[in-house]
Amino acid sequence: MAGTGSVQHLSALLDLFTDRQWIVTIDEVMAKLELPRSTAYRTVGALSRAGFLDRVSDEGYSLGPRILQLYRLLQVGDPLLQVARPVCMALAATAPRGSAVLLCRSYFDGVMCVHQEMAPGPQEAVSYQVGRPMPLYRGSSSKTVLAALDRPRLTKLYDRQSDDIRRAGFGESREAFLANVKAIQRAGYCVARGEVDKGRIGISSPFADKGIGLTGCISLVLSEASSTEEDISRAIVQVAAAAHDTMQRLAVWKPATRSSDIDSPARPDATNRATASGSPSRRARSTS
Amino acid sequence: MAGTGSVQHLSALLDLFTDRQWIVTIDEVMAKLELPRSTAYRTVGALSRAGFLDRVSDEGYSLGPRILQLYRLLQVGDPLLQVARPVCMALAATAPRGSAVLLCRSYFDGVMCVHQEMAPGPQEAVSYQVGRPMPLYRGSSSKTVLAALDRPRLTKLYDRQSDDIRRAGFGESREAFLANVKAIQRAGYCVARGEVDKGRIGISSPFADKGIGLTGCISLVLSEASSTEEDISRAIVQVAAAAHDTMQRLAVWKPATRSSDIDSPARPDATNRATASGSPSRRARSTS
DNA sequence: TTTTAAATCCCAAATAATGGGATTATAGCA
DNA sequence: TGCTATAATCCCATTATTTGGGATTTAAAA
Repeated sequence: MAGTGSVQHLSALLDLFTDRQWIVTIDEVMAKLELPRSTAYRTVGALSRAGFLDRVSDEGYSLGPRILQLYRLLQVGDPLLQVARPVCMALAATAPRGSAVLLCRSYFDGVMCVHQEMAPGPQEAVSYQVGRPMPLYRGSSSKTVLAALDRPRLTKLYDRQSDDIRRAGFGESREAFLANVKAIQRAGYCVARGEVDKGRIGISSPFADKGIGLTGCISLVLSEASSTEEDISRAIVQVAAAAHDTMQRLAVWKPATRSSDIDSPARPDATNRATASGSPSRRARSTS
Repeated sequence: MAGTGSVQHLSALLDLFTDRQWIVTIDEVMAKLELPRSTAYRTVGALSRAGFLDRVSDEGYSLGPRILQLYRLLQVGDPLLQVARPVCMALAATAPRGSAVLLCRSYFDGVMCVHQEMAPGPQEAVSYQVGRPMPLYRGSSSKTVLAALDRPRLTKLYDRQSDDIRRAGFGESREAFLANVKAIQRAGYCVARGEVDKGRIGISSPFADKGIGLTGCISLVLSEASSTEEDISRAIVQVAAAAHDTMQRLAVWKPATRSSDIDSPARPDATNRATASGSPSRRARSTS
């Protein structure tokens, strides 16, 4: 009914949210996106009505419920997650105490962890978190996924990011870079010590599915202090088996087998949302 | 650089994804949004470049990595989650085996679970899932949150959804509705049996924070078969205590105390993304 | 009540999205 | 290798939409 704004604004606005900033004010939107006040209000209002933003009383806007909703749809729909979750759980069950199992996949020029399973025992945080974009050439997960990309992508990637790759010590020249990649491809796994978190070892093995055009890996993150070389050798075998298992399950995955939702609960439609308090409330207290 | 599309399209397009449909084709976009082919391609392309959609080889598009990324930002940023997660964990630790702890909050005309913590023991799925929009008047969580809303919102809500409310048996008239609400307000908790999942009991207690304008509840979901009345009584006390605890912690929450992220990993910017394979690849195989 | 600042509303000007069709790229096939 | 069918992209005049400056309304504080 009402006018809205462009996807560019949407994207730029959501980019304002970072690890450090979880709340965004109208003034920040105006400043960062170089928008006049009225447009800023309108854009923010449209995004609120669509559920991407949520008003935090006087202070500004935070990310909204729509994010959670879409996240759930991704979780229940993505065949990779459907297929690989049980594999990860099984791996976590037999993994050393305190370790973590990661399911990662490539996205654009990066890798992202899409699922994490903690082994029993005291848990230490892994900074390779679900939803956190990571570069393609640091950490065992990244390197493994990188090595699974096809040749044209690799050369393109090197051209684009040669500086960063050099700085990360993953190849001084294109040849060195491709050699490193090839080594991982040959081995079928990758072990990295302390590249992401100090004192932790990452062990990864790749999988790929041409059917849904997907490249990823399964990783096990161990504590460096409490792991013997034997632990690591055993872990490599387990991780490789898990990745292999995942690939096979993906290949035979039937989209028909979908979880029927018991009965579809209320999904407030656009009309309802518009009438609700989606638009900014009056009067923000100026704390200054 | 390139043209994009409107937020309405974005929202409408993302609405095509449901529990049953996790993949969307260009033809569906054309049909459902009544868009010509060129515009459909452009919109989908823009959303892919922004990371909201992800191409699934020949088959179409699925939800993209941006969703996961935003989900994470919501998780690490939201003070409610920061504050209530440990409370939920503590509650789950002492809760009966197989039960689940839910953290819910109100959004528009619905309630949404924003966090779930499983008690140890064999776990049965709860259909009150994280990110799933639920109506405001079915289940203990919903009713509890509903009861915590202010009067004007309640009357507005009834006007808008009186039919649904009647059908759910939560009030034949406005007076009956308000009486039901008041009863929950007085008690300070709500118990519901089998309203969401057959054979399960929900026990909820509300919290609110005027500071960030937030209304929600903490719930415990028990199995009806293995719970005595005494279990339930004890659970009510525990849940109420947890909710109270949450409210107090929220009140003293200092936004200054933020988790400093170790070192910001690569976040592919718009330019990089545009050069990557964000745009649709050629030739989708027609299975027909 | 008055004051102050935020949020919304309004509308002409300007910009950016639109969409029909032509064009190019792709995969399958002979 | 060339040919065909179809998907994906490109082009550009038309048109509908956003835009933004300022006036107006609303709400909280003084």
